[in-house]
Amino acid sequence: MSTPQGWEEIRAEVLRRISRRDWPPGAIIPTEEQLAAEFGCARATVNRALRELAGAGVLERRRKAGTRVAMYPARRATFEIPVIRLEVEGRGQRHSFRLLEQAEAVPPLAVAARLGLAPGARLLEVRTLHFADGKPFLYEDRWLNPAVLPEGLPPDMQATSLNEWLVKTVAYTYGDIAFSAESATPDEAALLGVAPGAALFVTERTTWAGDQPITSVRLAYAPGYRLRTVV
Amino acid sequence: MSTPQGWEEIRAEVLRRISRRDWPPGAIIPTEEQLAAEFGCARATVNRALRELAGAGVLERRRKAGTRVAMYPARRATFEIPVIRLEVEGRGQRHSFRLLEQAEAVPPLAVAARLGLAPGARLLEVRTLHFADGKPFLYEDRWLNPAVLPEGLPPDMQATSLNEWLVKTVAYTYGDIAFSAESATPDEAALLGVAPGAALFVTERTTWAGDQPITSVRLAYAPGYRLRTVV
DNA sequence: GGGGTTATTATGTGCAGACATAATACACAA
DNA sequence: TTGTGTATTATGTCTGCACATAATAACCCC
Repeated sequence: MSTPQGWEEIRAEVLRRISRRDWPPGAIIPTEEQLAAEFGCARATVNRALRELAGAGVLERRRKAGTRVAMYPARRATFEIPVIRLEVEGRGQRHSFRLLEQAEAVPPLAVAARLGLAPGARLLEVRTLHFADGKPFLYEDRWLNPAVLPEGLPPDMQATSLNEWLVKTVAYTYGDIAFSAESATPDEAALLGVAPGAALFVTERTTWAGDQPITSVRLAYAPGYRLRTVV
Repeated sequence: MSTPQGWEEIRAEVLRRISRRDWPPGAIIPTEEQLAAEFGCARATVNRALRELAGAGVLERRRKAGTRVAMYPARRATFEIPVIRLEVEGRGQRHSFRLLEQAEAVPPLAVAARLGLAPGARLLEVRTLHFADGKPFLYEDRWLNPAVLPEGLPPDMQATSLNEWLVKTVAYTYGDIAFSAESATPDEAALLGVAPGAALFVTERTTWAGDQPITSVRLAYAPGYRLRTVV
């Protein structure tokens, strides 16, 4: 490459210099202005490239102090939070689900705490079993804040999964996610058709719209599930 | 809010209109030019805000076609890929590790395939057990391409974990990651001090520098581990 | 020499204008 | 009707400039 053109090529060139250890971890790299002069482009173009790399965790930038290679240039990876139906269909399988329970109840303390609600507040619990090609795929246990449902639940809970309806109806502005591995309880094992104690991939998500809690959900995937992404 | 100022406020305002369903999923939103006129700012500022939202999966943009709210505005979440020592210390615990094995060998077919190497190519296998406050934390099984180690392995494998040394020495340009839950094999159970069959959180990473494979590693975390992030 | 104020500096963001690019819509011809 | 070429349009990116902001460095005064 002669001189990089466009912010993507500049990003690639900077990354190359880092992996060649021209700029080792911790080193300060030239200022935007210097790089712009070297590459023969505007400072804004260099800024765009360096900003992306800082967002990926490769660089650390501070005003006045300059830009340095991160001491541990570990990258940030991103993954999608899919709608369950699309996740199943994306594997080339047919999605279906069965509504197990739908009832108003007082949630466990952990759920109330995660949502920032007073203990004893009543929520709506919806438990659903999802299938891929008719075989159990994941068990969804969802606690829902009724206050965010002005028109109540969707008209036809048998046709559209709550998961999908929520995503399209109540956009959230903030959420947290945790992944873990758990041993299947006897109940979960029976639902998913596996041996008790089997290793299940579990994701727990809690979402808010502004400062109002929407829902806290626990998804337990049948064994064999893998969450993939690239860096 | 009167009129948003700065790209972050514009991003917030657009997100607000989406969650208020002024712009429901699938709807086309005004062009950058129209929004710039409405907000009284330059098109570049609107572009920055909309680009960020597209990166988060909330909007979908296509030239000429315009910008629309994603049909399933499921967000993209990002998480860090930490150095193991920092991950342990970040929990307020003391990190240590024990080198279990370090030997040249022919890797299993799955590993060779992941790295894109001919079956039968010899790699370096390094197995390490990491501890948090002296208790087993995770079991690391790493296959390493010797070709990327011009000066060989780090001088004292007992002092710096290979994980950390690699991150600081061989920057990668591409990688893929998979998370899953697996039942502990008898060997893993013994190493981690848990019952055989316990649910382990497993991450598998493979990384390349350019088109040259660097390493493929499998990390099996002791029960209780949670990978967290926010959206 | 120490402490607080001021100047300097690199990044962060903004603006207006320009051209590139991709994808659509339309007109026209076979 | 069907296919093809062309005009249109919204986004993608770049330039050059400006000012804001944060953090460091320098200075001055006591």
